[in-house]
Amino acid sequence: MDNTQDKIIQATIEWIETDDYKNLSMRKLAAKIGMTTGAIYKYFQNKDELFYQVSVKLSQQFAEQLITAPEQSAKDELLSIANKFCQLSQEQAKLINFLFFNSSLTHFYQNANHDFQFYDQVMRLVHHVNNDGVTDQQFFTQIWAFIQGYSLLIINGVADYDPFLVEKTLNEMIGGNKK
Amino acid sequence: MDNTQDKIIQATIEWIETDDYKNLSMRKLAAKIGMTTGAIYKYFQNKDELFYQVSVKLSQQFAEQLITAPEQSAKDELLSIANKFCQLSQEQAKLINFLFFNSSLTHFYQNANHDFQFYDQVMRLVHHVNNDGVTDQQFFTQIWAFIQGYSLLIINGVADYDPFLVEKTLNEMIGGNKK
DNA sequence: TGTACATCAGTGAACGCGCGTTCACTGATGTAC
DNA sequence: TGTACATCAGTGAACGCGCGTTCACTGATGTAC
Repeated sequence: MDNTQDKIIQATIEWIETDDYKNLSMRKLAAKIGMTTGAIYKYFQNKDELFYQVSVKLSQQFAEQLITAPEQSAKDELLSIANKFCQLSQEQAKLINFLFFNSSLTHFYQNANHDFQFYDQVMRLVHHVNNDGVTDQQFFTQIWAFIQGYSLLIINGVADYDPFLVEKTLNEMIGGNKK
Repeated sequence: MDNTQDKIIQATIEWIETDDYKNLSMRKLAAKIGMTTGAIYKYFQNKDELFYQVSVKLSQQFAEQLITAPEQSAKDELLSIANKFCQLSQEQAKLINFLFFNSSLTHFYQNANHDFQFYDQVMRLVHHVNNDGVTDQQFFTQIWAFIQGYSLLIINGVADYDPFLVEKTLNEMIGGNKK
């Protein structure tokens, strides 16, 4: 239907994939599409709203890539999600950086339940895997901290994605939890 | 000796402690000190250099707080550092955010050996604690990812600092490593 | 004790820049009669 | 088939803003004679 709106969002995503999202101005974006700045404001109230819409769109695509068929055990599923997250941090560093470490991070957590379905998914798996000793929230924090921190190291080029390390860590956390 | 230079650095630190460092302009900084912008440029070539000097200063203070007397075992020392790091993430969120997650992050890692002594310290402890199964670098990445990720959750107010969680995680990682 | 001069920390106005956002407008397209 | 009009996506110049940085200058202080 509204093709231009999609075109603007798509162009923003393409920019974010290759350049730093911080360098993207409305003028540059308009030029990339072959439009003028005024046109963008016909479709988005302001820059923040555009970026928010882009976040929602990206998080949908993101969730689609992460959430697999639930034929496996909860533990395997959790491991699979963690691995894909880290792998994407390597392959799509700029994009993950925007989605998880941009300025609207707080916003992300506040709206996690509404806009970012995969947060829920991870929480559910955590609940299944967690056996005793800690609350679900603690266990979630523990796992999420590692994944997020590892992702950050990968994004910044300090570490490379290593499936072995992810598996080892999750095994230790889950195993330790089961003792 | 050069009191003004210190005053500028100190004022910058005070700003960072309370406000977001991204909102600090040379004008605001000058006004805070009761000077004009030109004066600052008598002491620092540009804003980047000022921020770098501030990083160095902060990382020194930071290292002093983290590195304790090495009477304890390497494992206890590592645990102590991890705990203090996370505690500081709670108490001095803005400051830690600046020091570890600002735009010169890459710079930080590149210069870790020269300017940020505590990186070395952690690496040394990791070497002592690591027994088998993984390389020191892998083990370091594993621990560092968790600490950094947990710190980020604390800074963003998503999680609270919980010493139990830090100890549990490190025990699992070290324990798993020793099997 | 008094005068001339050098030094140099700090001034403050100005430069040019890129930004987000606005708004009177244009001109192509579709509809009504 | 032709004319009048409404709609509305997109234009592009302009607004005001805050930024990093520069530089000719001021004026207090210390030194030389």
